[in-house]
Amino acid sequence: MQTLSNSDPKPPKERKERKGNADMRRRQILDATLRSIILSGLAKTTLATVAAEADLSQGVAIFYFKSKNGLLSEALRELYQNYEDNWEAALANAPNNPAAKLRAIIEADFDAEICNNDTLAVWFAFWGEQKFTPQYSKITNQYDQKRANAIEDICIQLLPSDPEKAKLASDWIDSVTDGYWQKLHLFPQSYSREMALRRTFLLVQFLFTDHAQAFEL
Amino acid sequence: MQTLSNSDPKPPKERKERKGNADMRRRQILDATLRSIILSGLAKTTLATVAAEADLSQGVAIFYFKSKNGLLSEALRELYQNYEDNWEAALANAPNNPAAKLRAIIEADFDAEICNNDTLAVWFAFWGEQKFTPQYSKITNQYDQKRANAIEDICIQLLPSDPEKAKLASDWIDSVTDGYWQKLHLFPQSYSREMALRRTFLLVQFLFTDHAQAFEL
DNA sequence: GTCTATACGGTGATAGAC
DNA sequence: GTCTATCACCGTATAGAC
Repeated sequence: MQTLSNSDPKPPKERKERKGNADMRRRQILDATLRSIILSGLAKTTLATVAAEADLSQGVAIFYFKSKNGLLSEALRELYQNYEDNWEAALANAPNNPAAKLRAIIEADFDAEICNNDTLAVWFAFWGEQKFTPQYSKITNQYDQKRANAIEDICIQLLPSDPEKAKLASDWIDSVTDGYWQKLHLFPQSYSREMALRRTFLLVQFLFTDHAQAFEL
Repeated sequence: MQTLSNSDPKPPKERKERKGNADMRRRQILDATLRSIILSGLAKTTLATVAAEADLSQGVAIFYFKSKNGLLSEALRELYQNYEDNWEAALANAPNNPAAKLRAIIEADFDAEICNNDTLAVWFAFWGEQKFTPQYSKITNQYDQKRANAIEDICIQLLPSDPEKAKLASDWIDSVTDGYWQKLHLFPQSYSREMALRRTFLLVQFLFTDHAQAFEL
C-alpha cells in the first residue's frame, strides 16, 4: 500500500503537460508488468502477478489497459522506448564524427542497463510470441527500422567511397550484435557483455580498417 | 484416426531396434506438439490442442510424457535433434576440404526445411521461456556446444596460420547467422533466407579472402 | 478511480472403465 | 494402452459498492 499524496489541496489541473494521475498509474502498472516478466516469465505473468507487483488490484490494470493483451503490448512499447532513449542519448552525447557515433551506438547496445540477463529474457519472451500477437509485431517493426537506418547512415559516412560495402557492413554489425544478445541470453555462463562488446569492436576494426583506432578498448 | 497396423499376427518383439508402439506414439505426439506450437504458438498450446493435432486423447499424452512440461521439453529436444541431423548430414556429404565444409554448414542453417517462418517461431517460443524452464536450458547447452565446436574446428583448418583469428571468425560467423535468424523471425517481410545466406557468404569471403572462390553463389 | 466479489471458461492431471 | 469423465484450480474480465 503506497501512500498516495492526496494531501495537495488543489492539483493544477489546467496545466496540460502536468502528468495526471492516469499517466502515473499507467507507468506504475507497466513497470510492474516488466518486473513480473523478469521474475516469473511471460508465460506465468498474470493480472494477479502484475497487480501484486504494483501493489494495486487487478481491476485497476484492466481499467487502464482494457485487456491483458493491451497491457502486455504497452509494456513491450515501453521496453522499446527505453531502448531507443538509450541509444539516442548515446548518439547525442558522442563526439561529432562517424566513428565515435558508431562506437557509441554499439556500446549502448551492451550497456549494463540495457543488456543484462533480466532484460534479455524479457525481450526474448516477447519475441517468442511475436508471430501470434500482431500488436507486438507492429511495435517491433516501428522501433527497429529507426535504429537500423541510424547505423546505416553512420556506416556510409564512415566509408563514403563505397556505400554498398558500407550498407553491408552495417547489416553485419547489426546482425552480429543481435547474435551476441542471443548468446548472452541462451548461454549466460559462456558469454559476457564485455566479451561481446570486445568481439564486436574487433569485427568493426576489421571492416573499417581506416578507423580501427577509434574502436580500441 | 490413422490406421494402426495391428493386423500383423506376431510383431518380432525380440528385435531390439524394432521401434515398438511406445516409440511410435511418442514421436506421433511430439510431432503433434510441434505442429500445435506452429499453429497456435507456445502460449496457447495446451494438452487439448496437442491431443487434437495427434488425433489422440489428452490422457495418452500424459501417459507417455508424465506432464505437459515433460512433453514440451522432449519436443524441444526433437527440434534440436532434427537441426543437428541436418547440419551433420550436410557436413558428411560435403567435399572433404574445410572451405566446402564451412560452406555446407552455413547452407544447412538456411535450408528451407530448417529455416522457415514456422520453425523459427518455434525456436523463439522455446528460447523465450528458457530462463524459466531449466530443462530447456540443459537441452540448449548440450546441443549448441557441439555445433560451435564444429565451426571452430573448420575455421582453424581454414586459417591454420592464425588460430586466434580463426576462432574469432568462427564466432562472428556463428553470431551473424544467429542474428539473421532473428531478423528472419522478426522481420520476415524485410529479410529472406536467400538474402541472409548471400550476406553471410560475403562476410565469410571477407574474413577468409584466400578461400573467397569457395563461397560464390 | 479503485476495490472486492464473482461469473465463466478453460487447464493440467487423475481415476477408473474397457 | 487408450479412452472418457471428472476434479480442483486458476485465468481473464465484469459488476457494482464505495
